[in-house]
Amino acid sequence: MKKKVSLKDIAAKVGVSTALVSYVLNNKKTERIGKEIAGRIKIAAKELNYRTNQIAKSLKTNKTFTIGLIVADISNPFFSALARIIEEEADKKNYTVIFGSAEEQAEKTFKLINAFLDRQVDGFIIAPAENAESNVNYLIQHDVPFVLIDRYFPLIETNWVTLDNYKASLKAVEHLLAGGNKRPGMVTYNTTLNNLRERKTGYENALQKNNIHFEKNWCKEILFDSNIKSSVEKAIDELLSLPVPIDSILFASNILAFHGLKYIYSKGIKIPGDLTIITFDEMEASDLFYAPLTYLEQPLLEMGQLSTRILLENIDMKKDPVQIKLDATLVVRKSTLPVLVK
Amino acid sequence: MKKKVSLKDIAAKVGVSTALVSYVLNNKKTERIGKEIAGRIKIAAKELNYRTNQIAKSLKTNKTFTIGLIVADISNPFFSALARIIEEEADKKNYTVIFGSAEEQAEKTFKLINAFLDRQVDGFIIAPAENAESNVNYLIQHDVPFVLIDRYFPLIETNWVTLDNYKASLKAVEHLLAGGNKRPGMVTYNTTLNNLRERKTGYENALQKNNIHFEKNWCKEILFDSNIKSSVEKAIDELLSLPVPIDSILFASNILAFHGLKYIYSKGIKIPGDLTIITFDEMEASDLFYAPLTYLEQPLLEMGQLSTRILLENIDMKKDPVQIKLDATLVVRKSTLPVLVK
DNA sequence: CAAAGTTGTTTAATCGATTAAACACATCAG
DNA sequence: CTGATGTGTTTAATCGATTAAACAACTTTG
Repeated sequence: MKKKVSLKDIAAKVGVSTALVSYVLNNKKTERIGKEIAGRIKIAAKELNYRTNQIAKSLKTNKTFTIGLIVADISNPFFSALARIIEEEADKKNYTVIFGSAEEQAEKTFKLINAFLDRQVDGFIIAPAENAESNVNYLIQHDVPFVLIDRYFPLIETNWVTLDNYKASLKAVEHLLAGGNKRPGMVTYNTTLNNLRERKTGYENALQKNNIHFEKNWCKEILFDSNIKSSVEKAIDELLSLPVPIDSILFASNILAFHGLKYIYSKGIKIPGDLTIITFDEMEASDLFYAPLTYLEQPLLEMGQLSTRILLENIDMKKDPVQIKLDATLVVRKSTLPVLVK
Repeated sequence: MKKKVSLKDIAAKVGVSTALVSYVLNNKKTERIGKEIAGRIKIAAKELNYRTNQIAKSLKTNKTFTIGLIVADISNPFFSALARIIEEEADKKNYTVIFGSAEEQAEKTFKLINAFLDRQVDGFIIAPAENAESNVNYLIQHDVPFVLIDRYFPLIETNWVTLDNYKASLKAVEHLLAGGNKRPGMVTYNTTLNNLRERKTGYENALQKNNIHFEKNWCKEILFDSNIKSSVEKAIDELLSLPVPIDSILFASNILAFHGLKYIYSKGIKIPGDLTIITFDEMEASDLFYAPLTYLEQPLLEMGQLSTRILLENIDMKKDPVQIKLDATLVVRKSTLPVLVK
């Protein structure tokens, strides 16, 4: 790679010290610096095509203008959409984003955190994996600015931005009930991640509130690392073969809904005629389906922008932890349209 | 942020010079260094939880172990899947990836290139936008290692990894013809990007080869920055209202196919009964559709890994340009099943 | 036993910036 | 005329590593 132009080169060309060049190019001490020479320095810098070496600057200033983004999987549409928003928002403030996929593993998260810290990132945005409490505490102990996104740990007091999953689930189930459904089931993941736990709690409380006797086997939990497809199929089979089968399903994620729908469709079951469906996360895919799905839309833009802004503010100056729950939007489409005869 | 432990701290604790600490921790000059003291240094480093400051190291060694990834839009599934693969592959060699979305604009690409160069990235992987030749030449002039991915410029001799789009299109059209179709149409973008031009050329040549008279209005080009949805709908309308309408369509991308399918379905046209469909890029979404789409699958893993490896090799030592065209896999599914009565 | 070679460690320059402090010179007030 | 003030610029330390070269203390060797 070609050797780059440094302050020294400009200084030599103009015949001044590097200090002066630095002051001029950074617009510091402007009141003291000679106008004529400042002009010559600026011209020389342009002529030589000077660009400041951020590495050198970072070493001296102890600031890299870089943030680390750690998500489970950057190729997951939910996270890649967030990544784009975060990068855009960071870019506005001249920050750069480095990223890594933690694959839902606390250990990999730890590895990434350290690799990024070695690179002196100014802070982190993290979608923490299950059991990643220790990672979060590690950051707190080292006084590193960070914001959790999508998920958080109730017992750890820190910044986070997440969906109000409880409320969203409640809203979804009440929508199902309002549509005349009497026995809503749920398909979710078996995990301690609080965002998913809250989706389940929301579901249960909605039933309670509406005086519907909750049957434990109305709610199926899929193991995270199982074969999702076959687990979902099994779950659906079970839900539909209950003595009194459920009449509607809330899916806790688009991936679950995807496999579920595929299977339901393959069995010739009609939506919303035979079964009413609602899911978390947008599912554009379902638009091709004969029944576009009603879904809980996450405010990704807000989520990404807020978390970035909170992080950057904390980088500038330590603040009290901010905790934000955003509301999902219920987008009603064909899959939950009340059917006249039921 | 807490002050970090430096070589100096270890040196002070053990009572030696920082040079010695550096040698020990980097396993250099091992033959000269006292075993006992080396042990004490290692222990002290562990006790103090030392981690090397990559910024300082980079300044001295002129190497950041960072690569810049510039794509049109990181939230586009094609690119986010690539991003994940690239990050994984880079991580294996201890490289970190910083990324930016250029939004198909050469100007934004230039901005990102410079921002990343300021950060002293060791090299780039870029999916160049239309008219980004100047950016590519800029990199060549500055002798910066880089690899183009997905797209390239025929007149610029440099590293690239892309799909063999010509061959893929050819394969697709011949598959259509083999299935008994007589008048294949195409929906693509109006762009000078060579990957899409080649898809069109492949389509045209396939027709020529098979002695099918090619009608200009069998191929519809959608403007990049138009309202994709309505443009696609208009294109489909035109293709189907020709004096002798086309009997099959090759879509040049999943986005085009998505909008196309939606519209075709809304008009009650049966696939593959009334119309045969094939598309570039996987379209998992279509699995929910009554006719899973036949598609040309891009070897993303190979593409991402190869481009990363080529880049890293070039970073280590300048090599002659490598140019790779990978084959697409034709995944035959329901949308192109020959229909008996036609 | 002196010169040469080994071994173990330190010195000091360097990467490319930033920035407090020093310096040289001009101007002004008393 | 002199000390104080102001103006324009340079000096030099610093950030945290790396690394060639120097050095000191031993050990060989002829």
